[in-house]
Amino acid sequence: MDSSGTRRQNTRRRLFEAAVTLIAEQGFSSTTVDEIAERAGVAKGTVYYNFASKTVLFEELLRHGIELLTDSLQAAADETAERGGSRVDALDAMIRAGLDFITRYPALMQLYVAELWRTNRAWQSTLMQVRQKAIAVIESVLREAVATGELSAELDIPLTASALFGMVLVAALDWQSFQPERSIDEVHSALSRLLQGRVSGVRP
Amino acid sequence: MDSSGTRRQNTRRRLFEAAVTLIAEQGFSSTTVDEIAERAGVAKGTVYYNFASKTVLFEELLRHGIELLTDSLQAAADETAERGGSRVDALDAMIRAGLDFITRYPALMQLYVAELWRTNRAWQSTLMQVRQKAIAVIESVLREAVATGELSAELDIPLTASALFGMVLVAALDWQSFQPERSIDEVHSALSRLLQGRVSGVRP
DNA sequence: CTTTTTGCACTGACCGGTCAGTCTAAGACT
DNA sequence: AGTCTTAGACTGACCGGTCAGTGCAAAAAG
Repeated sequence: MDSSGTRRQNTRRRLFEAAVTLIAEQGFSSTTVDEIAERAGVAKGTVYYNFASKTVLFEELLRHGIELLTDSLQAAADETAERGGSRVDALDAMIRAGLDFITRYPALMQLYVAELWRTNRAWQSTLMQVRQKAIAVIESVLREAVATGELSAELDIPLTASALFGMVLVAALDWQSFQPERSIDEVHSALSRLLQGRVSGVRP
Repeated sequence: MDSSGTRRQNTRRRLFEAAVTLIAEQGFSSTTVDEIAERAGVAKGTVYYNFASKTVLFEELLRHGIELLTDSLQAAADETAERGGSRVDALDAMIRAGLDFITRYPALMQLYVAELWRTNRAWQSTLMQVRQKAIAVIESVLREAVATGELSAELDIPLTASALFGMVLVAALDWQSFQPERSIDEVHSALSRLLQGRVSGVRP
């Protein structure tokens, strides 16, 4: 059977899964270690056997989770490039990838937004690194698009990247929370339209 | 400053001010009532004389705060209309108003984002009402713009409204936290450009 | 005189973290 | 084979501290 190495890995994974939903629902401080342990089906001591503290558990969770997002955005951009799509197509593909990601891991993104702009918290620097990695993927696509002349050279790359990220994030979270009856295609096309300026009355 | 209003109103205001920054920094659960009272320069008993509980204090704070935002967005839209501007101009003015608001009350918006998409929390319904009021202001401008033909009839109004709101919110919070050296005009014009589709290489 | 605020001691539930001990499977020794 | 040892993973009762909320008498404000 699975030897000790795998067993531990498995326990850690279950603790992550338990923690991410609980913390997304209730916030870090009002989620108790007992709750996390219970939902993961392990004893409280096991949490501390696997992680130095509640905070460390949370930090590792964040790091692991956002790595998944970054990889997924990067993959979307790369695939578009391989298919010979434009850089604007790549942005569109990344919007889609972002929406897919939030559909799969809603709790993770929920918790990310809830913590990102707080100050004086232990995991502040972890979050900043993590944010920078995600935004950097968007920025590099924007930069390429400006280089190839697809987008205006006037573009403020860092600001636009963070605005795009925010637009997708909030729209997706709102979609999940308040209009879950919409399809992902509806959300995607609303965002695409916004991005491509068709909002401003240019009829197709 | 003015000591307008009754004595009681004054202490309530000071409690709001103390609570909003503390909770934005630390979150609701890890902010103690003693801290709030101390920062407001008031005895702990006074907190409970004025508010039924910590939760109620927070709820009233949210309600009061977002009312300010809604009023400010509405005012921006109305002023544009009075000046005879288009509905797209009104959207632009609302973006500006949103940025101004976040500049003035960063903690409030910080805390709003942190709590909005949580579930199972006492103030969930308060937040939903509050969100609906703010989004409704944007939606009504979008609706008018569609009616006058300024914007495409294909526009998905609720989704676009929440995407716009999110775009401004996240861009502004990122601006404050990570790029405070930028001027409000830079942020504003980056967002305007995004909205008016000039991202896609179309020069004005 | 009424409303509001103060100061402060107190309670009881709750929670992060600890620790001595249990379980199990894989050797090691006889 | 049977018995003993070791190491890693896990357990849960327990401890010490924290904090929302209470109670109340006395002072301040209006």
